[in-house]
Amino acid sequence: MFRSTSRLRDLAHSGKLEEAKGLFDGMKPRDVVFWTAMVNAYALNRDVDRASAAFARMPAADTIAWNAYLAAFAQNGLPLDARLAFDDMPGRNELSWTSLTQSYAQAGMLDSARAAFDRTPSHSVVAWTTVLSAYALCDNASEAKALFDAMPQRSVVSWTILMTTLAHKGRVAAAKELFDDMPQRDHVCWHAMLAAYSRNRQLDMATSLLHRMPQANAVALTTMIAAYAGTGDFERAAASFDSVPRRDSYTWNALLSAYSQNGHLVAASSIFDRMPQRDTIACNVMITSYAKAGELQRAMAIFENTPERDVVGWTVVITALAQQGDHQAAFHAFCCMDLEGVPAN
RNA sequence: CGGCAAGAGUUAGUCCC
Repeated sequence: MFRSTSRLRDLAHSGKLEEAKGLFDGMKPRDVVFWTAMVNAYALNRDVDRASAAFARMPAADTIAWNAYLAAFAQNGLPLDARLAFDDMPGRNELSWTSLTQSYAQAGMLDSARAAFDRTPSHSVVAWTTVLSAYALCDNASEAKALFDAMPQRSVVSWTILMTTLAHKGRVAAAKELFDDMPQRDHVCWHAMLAAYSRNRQLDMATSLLHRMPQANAVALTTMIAAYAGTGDFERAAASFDSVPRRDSYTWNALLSAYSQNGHLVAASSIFDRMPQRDTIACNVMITSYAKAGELQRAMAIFENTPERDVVGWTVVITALAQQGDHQAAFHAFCCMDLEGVPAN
């Protein structure tokens, strides 16, 4: 049972939801810990409905189970549902409060995040860092810096958040200074620094950082694919792709985008056909390329077959229709998006 | 150390051109 729970957790973290479900179905009896792992598995894979259905079926939920249920809403952009779950909880701990704060932070509801933090009984470094992330998400760099300086403790996560915020504002040098001043560095902060250079088109700095990194894994190399693609160097982008040891959908999508950004539609299309899986983002890349090339028919064909169409794909289609002068179709598409339950932004 | 909370890489728009 202990091992199955761990296995369930691992499957969930690697996106293997169906396998996780299979493991869950084959396991009886199930205790509250195992149930909680399943709720979390759904939540991690963006399936809030099944997460909350599983929670509802779970016998004798404890505080940790409630936290997993709350986190399902908090992490998936549903702050109002998170709040309802929070209010229903029979008991709360530090993690409950942090999840509530996070739900507001992620939704950009800075004041609510701040209020939740202020009501939190005791403030761990995670609680502080969660509020920091609220400012970071609004790209409020000066407030973030002030909060960072005022925090009683900082973790490597806090440092990384501030670094990323500065980089988003184009303040690469300030970001690098933070990076150098960090008391400890883990893999994520190295990747964040690499992304900072990439975003700000400092390719030579990115490359030299890459070579100094403890290990260049798929995350780092995918950053490089995008960095090269952004400067039109799709050959180096492809070379980076070839050097990725274990390619995931991010890696493939970055390569796809590298070709399509640079007008190599035929190559992009053949990559698209060869990809292990064509997720929403891959489809969006192709839709964008075809729309840009005026091949609306092809764009629409892919759009029709896109799994989980999102606001990005819809926006491309609506914009393309409008630019073609077909305002009626554009408006109709907008209404369809609404009907499908995809919120406009 | 069986389950729960904060940070990093890929697509539209957004910023500069």
